[in-house]
Amino acid sequence: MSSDADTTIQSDTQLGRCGLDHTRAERPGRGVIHTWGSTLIPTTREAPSDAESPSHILLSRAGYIRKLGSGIYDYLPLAWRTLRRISQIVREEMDAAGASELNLPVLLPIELYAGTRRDADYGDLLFKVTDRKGAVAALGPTHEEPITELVKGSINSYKQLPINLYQIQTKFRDEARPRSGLLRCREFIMKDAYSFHTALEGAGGLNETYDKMYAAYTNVFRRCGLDFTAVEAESGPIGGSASHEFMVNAPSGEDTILKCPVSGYAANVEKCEIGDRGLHTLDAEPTGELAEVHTPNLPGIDEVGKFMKVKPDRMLKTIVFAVTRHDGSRHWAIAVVRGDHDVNEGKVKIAVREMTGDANATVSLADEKAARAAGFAIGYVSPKVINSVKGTLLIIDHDAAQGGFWASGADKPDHHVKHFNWKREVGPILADLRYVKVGDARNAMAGDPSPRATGSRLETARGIEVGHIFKLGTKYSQAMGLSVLDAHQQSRPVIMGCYGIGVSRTMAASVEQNHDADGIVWPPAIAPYHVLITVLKPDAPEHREAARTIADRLASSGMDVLIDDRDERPGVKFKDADLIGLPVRLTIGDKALAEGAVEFKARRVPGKGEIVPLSDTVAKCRAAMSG
RNA sequence: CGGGGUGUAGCGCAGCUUGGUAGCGCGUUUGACUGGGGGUCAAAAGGUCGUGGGUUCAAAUCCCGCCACCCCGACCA
Repeated sequence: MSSDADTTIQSDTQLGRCGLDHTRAERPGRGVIHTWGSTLIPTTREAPSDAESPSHILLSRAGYIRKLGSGIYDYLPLAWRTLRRISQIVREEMDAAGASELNLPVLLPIELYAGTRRDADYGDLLFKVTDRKGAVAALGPTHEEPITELVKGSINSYKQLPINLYQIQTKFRDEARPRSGLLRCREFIMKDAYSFHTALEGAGGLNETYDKMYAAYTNVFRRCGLDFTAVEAESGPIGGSASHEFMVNAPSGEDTILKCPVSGYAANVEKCEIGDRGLHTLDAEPTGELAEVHTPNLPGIDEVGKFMKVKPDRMLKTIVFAVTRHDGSRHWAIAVVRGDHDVNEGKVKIAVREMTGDANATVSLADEKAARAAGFAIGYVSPKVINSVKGTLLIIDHDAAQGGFWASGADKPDHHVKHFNWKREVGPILADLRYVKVGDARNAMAGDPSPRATGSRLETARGIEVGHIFKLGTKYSQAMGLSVLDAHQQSRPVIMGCYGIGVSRTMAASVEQNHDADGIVWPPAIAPYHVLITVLKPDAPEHREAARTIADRLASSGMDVLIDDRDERPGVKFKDADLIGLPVRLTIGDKALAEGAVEFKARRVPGKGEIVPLSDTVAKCRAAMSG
């Protein structure tokens, strides 16, 4: 099949900087017809040795991506077509939700970050370049600063709000450890949107746009054909007050999410609340004499437990945090959880803020040296230390605020104690609500009581984060001086939201979720082509002609077609067909052709294909696209 | 950033211990046979052995520095 077989002229122009924008000069509703021989699909039998995750292996083997450096990948023609499809779906849903597309620079002068201090918050994660004059610029990881700067200079009145602006472009993050191919890259494609409001509630408020974005994201991932879960999330270092993550469900996912099967509540580990765990029994009687045990050179709670013959769920884990109040004053807080549980820093922060009444208090894991100097035997701390280090707050997780046998640190190096008793060891301060609080201080786990349905238990699942929406509040507008006059001529800081979708990650996540032993299985909506026509004898005129005729009909019907016109053995073509994963394969061979038919095979259906008359193939293919 | 590991042909690997003409499989090219699930035979092209230095008559191999990449952990809008 020669290249003049392409009857459709395709003019895809990459506009803008690293943007994905493109225009298609093809007839509306008509698909394209490309031939394998005239594009670049370098499939391989073996994957590069550094590829481990399914998406990395399959996208590499199937000729979609190629690694150029650590966390940097070429997008070959098939990948680019899929990325364009995902982008187009994103674009349509964003536009439908009232957002406007623009394109901001990737190269951002570091001075932009001066007000928000995010260069420090981001730290080494921010890619930096130095120009010939020695000026430093960041390669944009997200665009809160430049978009705020833009809006600040162009919007002055509440009448111009709300507005929601988005872009689709290449982003940069200097990841400490890029991994899993496209799932964690240093250079990746992302859609980021930012909305601006004068109010939280009501028409035109942030909440309204946030809900629209939630709906738009749901549409995007549903249209992409992905099985996903929207979970409640912590907003992280980006700041803000509320957020949801959209997770593609896949067992190979890096993130753990928790779901309540009864109420539908879903959240990530950092955020997930835990239901009622019953009354605490801090005043229970001792189980025995306090006994000190010498426990040298035991690095973790598991090792200590083994050595003392105590199970982790009977040990108290005490973690020291440094607290800085809004007025700059500093003190300590310790969080106590059961040995088999993990402390949740976000929950500790919430508890500290409640106890101090300081909504701006910051809480971070204590610096070891400073904590030791203050009197904490790091690694061997017990709750009773609050009596010796004055002013220390004590947050006890519900599951640790119980009577019975406990082992704990002994507040001196290399020693633990058995028969720790809350009332006896900590004393009267336990009842002082200014210093002691019993609450939720740990990560949720499978089997924990649901916070939304009595009697229901949380379940865990793995996911890949592909979308994240935040309520930012006024963090950036205040830091950068973005305000507008309201109807009463009062200057008001603008309230912001931001909304991201990892476009290249979505492609990889789809492969993680949709593949089998033979290769990729694309959802039709984001497959690079809809139909692969495998021509068994490309030299035979009648085979070529049949392929051409069917391809034309499919294209007229709006489907994109790839014709495998290579002079390869059938086995090679079938293997490659499975590998690249197009939803439908039509095989042109002698047997079927003699009956005026072709062989139809849906990629997702195992087994042999079926013989379909030429006249029915278009309808058959169309049906497969919606399945 | 801590720990471990790897750099030899487009891809996957051997050779290094014990220094002496750089090899294998896949892929690629040519020809013949073949033709419905990665074919057979024959011939061929393709590598400054990551890089800089050192030891040596001689270094892919031994020594030192550097760089790149991977894995585990820390970290992760």
